[in-house]
Amino acid sequence: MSVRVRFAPSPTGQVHIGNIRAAIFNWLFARHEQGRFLLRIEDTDKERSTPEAVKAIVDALTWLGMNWDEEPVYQSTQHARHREAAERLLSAGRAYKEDKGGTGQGECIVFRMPGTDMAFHDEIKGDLRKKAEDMKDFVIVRSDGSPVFHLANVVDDVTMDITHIIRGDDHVENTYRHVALFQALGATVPKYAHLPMIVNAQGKPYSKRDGAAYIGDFRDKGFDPLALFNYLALLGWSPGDDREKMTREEMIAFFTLDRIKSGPAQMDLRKLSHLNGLYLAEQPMETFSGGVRAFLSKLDWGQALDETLFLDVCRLMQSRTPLYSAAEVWKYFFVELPDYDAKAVEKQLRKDGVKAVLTQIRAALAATDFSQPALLQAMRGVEAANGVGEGKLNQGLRVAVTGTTIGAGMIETLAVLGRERSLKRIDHALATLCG
RNA sequence: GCGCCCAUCGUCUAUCGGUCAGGACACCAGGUUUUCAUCCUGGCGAGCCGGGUUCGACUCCCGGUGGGCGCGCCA
Repeated sequence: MSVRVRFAPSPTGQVHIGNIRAAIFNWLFARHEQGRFLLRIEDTDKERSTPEAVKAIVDALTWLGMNWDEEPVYQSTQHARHREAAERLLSAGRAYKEDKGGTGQGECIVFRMPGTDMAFHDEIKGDLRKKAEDMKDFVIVRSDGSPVFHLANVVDDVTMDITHIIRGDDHVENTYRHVALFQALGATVPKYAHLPMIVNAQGKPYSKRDGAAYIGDFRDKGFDPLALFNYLALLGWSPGDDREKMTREEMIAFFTLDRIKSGPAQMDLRKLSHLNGLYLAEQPMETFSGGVRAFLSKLDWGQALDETLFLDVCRLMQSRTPLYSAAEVWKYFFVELPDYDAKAVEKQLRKDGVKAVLTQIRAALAATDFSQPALLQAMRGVEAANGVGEGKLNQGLRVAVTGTTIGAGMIETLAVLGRERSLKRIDHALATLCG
């Protein structure tokens, strides 16, 4: 029988990074096995389920490039099947009615556990077992007639012919209940694979308090979906050799359940950023500039940028941009005068002698056509005249022209900035910033 | 409390009894037009502890410690 797996989120808010990772593993497994990847929306909780949340799930999967192979199943449309299953269990004596008092009122339906020790094989954790006395009967239908998660989940997996259930570690204990339910329903028990959790620095489940936790956060921060997908795939799984940056095809080719680790993994935003930078650096200019533009358009100075200048800046900065959002420091290319960093000004421009040298630089640059070779030659001339090493004068000039001590190569930056703005900024620095 | 699970550099990981325990991020040093947010080179850095099994354990077994999860008419 061919592989059929599913991603079954409940649409109650934003899509958590841990859930998306489960989706990625399911998707990768389905593609590797040439099976089917299905989507099921577990919207039985009427109070908390929203259409917006469904859209967020669909958007997240689409953004990350994960397609599903059949029409999504909405759990809320499966009530008849849930009820029917409960009735069958009742008449087979595998479930009974009881008024447990407490929250609900009236009788609910309770599933009777087998009363024997149980065991199942987990594709990641190996053989797992539990003693009969550690497993209690549990409610499958509430007194108001609505099915509880366990029943709905299992019945839907049966009707969808799911062969492998790949889900979070937090479900291992539920698995005994689910296995018992599959058996009582006369269905084939699927194979299970429980993924280790993504945790924070304290070892607790990773949450919004630990930084970006929803996939929308990553999109907003300027991450590339291919990079995020790659990074998440590496959390708990590895291809077996040293490769990390992989194409989708490589990941699919190497993905097997036995290569998934069983211990929890901690999210490392710095490593993700680095990987993201690698992806951005190799993007076609159209993709890169498009990503940056989408981000900059949210900033007050980033809306109606000169297209030629914008593309020049993109070419200059692409290789050193780890995130689209890092382009916020490009501001000095596009505004009248840069924001001058106080510490940089203090260190580079206030010192004795800077004014005189900067005046020489201004004159030398002004005499060129602002082509890179000419700019370089001009700087070399000033350096020689002052008896200082090559590049030694760059930082003062950089602060005068960009307001900061970091950026791309000085000569390239001057060329992109152009004659008019470069000279104007040097004049401004000479008049108001130098000591 | 009871049950289950997990445990290699700070972090993500490789290793499936014999390796100088490898790679990546981060960090440090040097280089790249004395910028770094790119890139290159080098460096620092790990088998939780205690017992076994074995000629030989990170790897297998037992115990401990630490951490996580579960024990709902939540999902």
